[in-house]
Amino acid sequence: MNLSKRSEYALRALIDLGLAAELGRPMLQVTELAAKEKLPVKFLEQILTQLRTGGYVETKRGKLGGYSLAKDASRIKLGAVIRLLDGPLAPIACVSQSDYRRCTCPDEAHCGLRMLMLDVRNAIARVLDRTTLAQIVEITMRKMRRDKVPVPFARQAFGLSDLLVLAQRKSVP
Amino acid sequence: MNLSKRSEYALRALIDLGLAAELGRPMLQVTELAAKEKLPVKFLEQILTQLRTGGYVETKRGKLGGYSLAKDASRIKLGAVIRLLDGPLAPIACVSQSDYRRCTCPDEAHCGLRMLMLDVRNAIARVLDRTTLAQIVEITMRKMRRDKVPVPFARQAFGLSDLLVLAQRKSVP
DNA sequence: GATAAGTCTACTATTTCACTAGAGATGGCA
DNA sequence: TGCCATCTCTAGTGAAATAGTAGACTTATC
Repeated sequence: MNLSKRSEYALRALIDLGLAAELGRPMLQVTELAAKEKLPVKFLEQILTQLRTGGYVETKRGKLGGYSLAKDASRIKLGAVIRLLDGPLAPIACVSQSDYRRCTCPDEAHCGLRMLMLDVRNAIARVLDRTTLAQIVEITMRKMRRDKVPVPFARQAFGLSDLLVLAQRKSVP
Repeated sequence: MNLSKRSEYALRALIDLGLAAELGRPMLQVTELAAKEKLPVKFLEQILTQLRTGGYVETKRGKLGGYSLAKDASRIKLGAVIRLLDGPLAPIACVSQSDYRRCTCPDEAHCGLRMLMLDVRNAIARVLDRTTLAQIVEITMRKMRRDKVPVPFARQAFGLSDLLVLAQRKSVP
């Protein structure tokens, strides 16, 4: 019932991206993400590229480039992200909704294992297909603020450029 | 989020053993189990040995030997079986109840990924730690009878020895 | 055009998985 | 007692997945 490192890192990166976006820093570089989460840079790059092809992040190349969320965090379902990277959520293929495969048992309709695993699959999917990146980001920020923990990617001081960014964000919600 | 073949075969074998016991055949041989589920015999043997050391099945060696459930099916929790064979149910180690390990994130209390995966772990455990082998066996049998599907391990005809077995089972419930 | 970013493709070490093989122990029965 | 069917223990193995590394290439900014 393992989540791969691939998916784990992908989710961490997305959460960071969401957090940063909330705090007025919509774009982050791989090196920043890798440093924050202590992940191998090149591996994370691969994962981010995969997230791009999946439509979850956008990239800007060249100097001042980086990664940002390609769509609103409230429209990113975590289950879909895991499916993209790890394949089906289902513990066995014969109860997968997204990638069903027949198993070896002679009679699926009367297979006890299948009934059980269908319950498990549904339990997993109920969590992962309902919670959005936005929810995770919001809960994380709330907890950090409540516990007075320094929020990552937040700028210490505000300069003119920050104010301009904030103004823009407000005018285009 | 995969269930290993090991666990899959273990659960199939336990379900068969439970089914057979319900039908008055408390003991089955590896070859029978392997034939019914079309599993490799030697691999299944290893798994059954593991189930024995875990206290789920009992064995009898020699001629007329075989495997039987070591305790009442209603006392066998499927989650515990999977933990024995595959390790923790949790998708990542830092949310495991049975085998917790710290992960790389600097602050677990404010880790969004962890909150999410804790929900997933709990969803999985809620299913697997609550349902017993007896429940699966019962549902399977009910469905088979309802749909008039021949129940496995049921004897075609009754002879004297069968009646004696049934009589014994009734007198010692 | 130098530099700093992401992109693409290939490679690789390690581990896990799903078995296979075979000698050994044990129990029932003739 | 000896035979044979059964479980047991230990070792080995091929394939696949996992978790990266490496490096040449493209693109954008200054």
